[in-house]
Amino acid sequence: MNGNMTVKCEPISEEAELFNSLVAAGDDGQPLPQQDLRFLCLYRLKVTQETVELLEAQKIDVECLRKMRIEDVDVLFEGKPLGSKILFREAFLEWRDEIGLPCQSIKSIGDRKRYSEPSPASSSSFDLLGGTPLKQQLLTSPNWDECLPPAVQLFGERDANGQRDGAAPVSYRSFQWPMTPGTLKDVLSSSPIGQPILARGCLGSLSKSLQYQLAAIIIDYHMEFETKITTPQLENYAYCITTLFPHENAQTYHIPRGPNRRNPGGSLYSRFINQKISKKALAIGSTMATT
DNA sequence: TCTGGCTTTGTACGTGCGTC
DNA sequence: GACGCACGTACAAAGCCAGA
Repeated sequence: MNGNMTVKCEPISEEAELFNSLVAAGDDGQPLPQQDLRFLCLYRLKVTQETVELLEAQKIDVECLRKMRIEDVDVLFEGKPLGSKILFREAFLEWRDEIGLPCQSIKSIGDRKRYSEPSPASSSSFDLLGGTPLKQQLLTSPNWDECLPPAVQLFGERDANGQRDGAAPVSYRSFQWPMTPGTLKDVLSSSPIGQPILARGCLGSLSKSLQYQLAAIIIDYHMEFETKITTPQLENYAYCITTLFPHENAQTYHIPRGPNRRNPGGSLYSRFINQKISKKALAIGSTMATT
């Protein structure tokens, strides 16, 4: 997800010990908030003293860092050297992933909110179970395994409790790679967007909008691990989908190249291309904003 | 040279929002 | 409520480029 540039910020053992001893050094046995921030920044994120001072000047403590959005990083480093910003951003994103609070942009939260809170006009895909609102059914009977093919039930590698809180953003990095039908099931059940897809997929073919959302989730998952996508990977995703959802047609998601088709087709490849374009535009935008 | 992946470009469609 | 506009997304195709 962070491209090829990975900032390794795991403390070596001596530093980890120092970190632990310093954190435990408060007068009342509890670390002071400002100390927390300094220790986190210097020994965990390994950013510069100037960056720590920048954070302190903005009254940002550890709690703020836990809630910080990626847009806030841009604001924080406005007018500052780009290098410090890059180092902080990469270490910050990695830290947030590790503590289970992956950093999101306000925009992406807005997008997901739009998906998970459909307007009445667009609620057709959420009201497919005999007139009962699907969202309500999800709350009352979320036992996906009961309606999945037996072969898929065997794949349950992960206890999904704790990933179904609905509000917490999903870090796909914690899932198995490469994807299997079981992984796909876990990914979907851990996501408020994926749960309606699982529920609907049990009963029959997915609506157009749910198919698009399914493709979006899979591509998000893919792009957390790799920036490129290959034909075998696309075929694997289509296989996972059709294994998990027997009512689905693989051609909806992946159409291989052929004599009459120069490029792959289907919603997966399409979504991948559009996501790459979006990310590129976002990168160009943030670069221009810092210059 | 061929193949596969990526970029760019264009079209179509759906949705949200403001205006009348 | 109808309409127009802006925007996002899906999809297809041409062309470019790197590696085998």
